[in-house]
Amino acid sequence: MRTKEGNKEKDILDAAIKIFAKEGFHQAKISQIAKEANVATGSVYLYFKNKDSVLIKIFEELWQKIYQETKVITKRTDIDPLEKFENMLDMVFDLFIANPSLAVVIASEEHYLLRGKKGRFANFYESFLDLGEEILKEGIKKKIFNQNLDLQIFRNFTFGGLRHLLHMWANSPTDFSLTLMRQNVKYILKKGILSN
Amino acid sequence: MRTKEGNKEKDILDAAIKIFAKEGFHQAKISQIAKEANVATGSVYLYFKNKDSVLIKIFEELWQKIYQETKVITKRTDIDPLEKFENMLDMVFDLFIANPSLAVVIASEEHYLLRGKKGRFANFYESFLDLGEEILKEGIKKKIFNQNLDLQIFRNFTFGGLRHLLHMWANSPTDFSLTLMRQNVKYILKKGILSN
DNA sequence: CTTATTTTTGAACCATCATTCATTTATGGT
DNA sequence: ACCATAAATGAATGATGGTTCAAAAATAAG
Repeated sequence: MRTKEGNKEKDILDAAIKIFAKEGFHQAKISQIAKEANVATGSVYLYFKNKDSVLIKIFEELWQKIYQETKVITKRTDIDPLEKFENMLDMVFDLFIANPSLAVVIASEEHYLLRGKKGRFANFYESFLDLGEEILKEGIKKKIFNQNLDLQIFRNFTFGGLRHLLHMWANSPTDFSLTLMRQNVKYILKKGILSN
Repeated sequence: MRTKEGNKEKDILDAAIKIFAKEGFHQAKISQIAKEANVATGSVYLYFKNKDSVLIKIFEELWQKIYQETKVITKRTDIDPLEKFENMLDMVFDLFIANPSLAVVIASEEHYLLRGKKGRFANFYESFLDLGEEILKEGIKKKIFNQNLDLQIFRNFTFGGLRHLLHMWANSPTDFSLTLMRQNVKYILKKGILSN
């Protein structure tokens, strides 16, 4: 018998994030990822069905994490909807700050994944969006947020804006101060959703 | 001698926009585009150097158009910066509304093009962003817009948000009323940038 | 140490298109 | 009509890179 050494699946995923970020999914080569992960090309196929499913796994793990953390925030009763909303933004920011390459991959390849309905990942993603919507609804109910806000539109606009900013930042961290970015986004959005 | 009949270059570009939107750039096949354009596969290479340059041409033409229209708006002296800003938003909205497939292509493939610096298209794109920035600067100077606004951040956030919304809309026009979308975006942004 | 079993390897395979080019077709001038 | 030239064709070519798999290596059990 022989047992698996180390955590090759994680090594491959980490390498894939790095390479996908640098080359883009379609330009990235499996052999390149394998090299970065210090495994043989064929080994990738011991852990993943094919190239697509490597990307899908990256998305799944991220959105699951975001979803779970958002769930905790949503349930809190000690803070108001605005604070929940800010916490959520902070959480997402922090996550991508901790892993810029991941930010690039998510920002760049989401379209491809959503297009092909390859997205079992879509479960957590949709759930996360729903939680965000819940927070906004609560705020509207409590008259903290603007009554005319269309939730679908707001959430999509915000999401797209954030994604693009993170992508810019991840590609040239020096051009943007993330702190300033966070401040500005919060400011723009708050002034846009507050009723007074 | 023989002269070119019709406008095959335009036929190919239109077909490409349609196919790129439906399949995504990397999945789209030249033969498929040729078929859609009613030309032979090889004919595509009479008008374009390669697959990439078809995509680049699509971007070039769009951003040139947007840039030129923005330039007209910028120069006007009869309206204030806020109105200029709104006009600019309207213009971009109108353009994509008139051609949803184009919206999808732009939204989906921009990352790919920007990554590879394949972007001679970037000239008009950058110029457009600069014009937008000019409008904002003017508004800040005239104390119509918030003094603490970071232009880079604001423009990137707005751009990303709009792009994502248009992409959603282009993929399922029935889920979103564009009119409502336009209203909401203007509202969110205005409340975010107005100083009072 | 030997054997059985599982993991790992990486070179070879092969499907997929982008691209080419020899051939055909159309046009305009004479 | 005929020729010269340019435009158009689409089957053949060739490169690329995802995927496979026979062989090798590592480990545990006896």
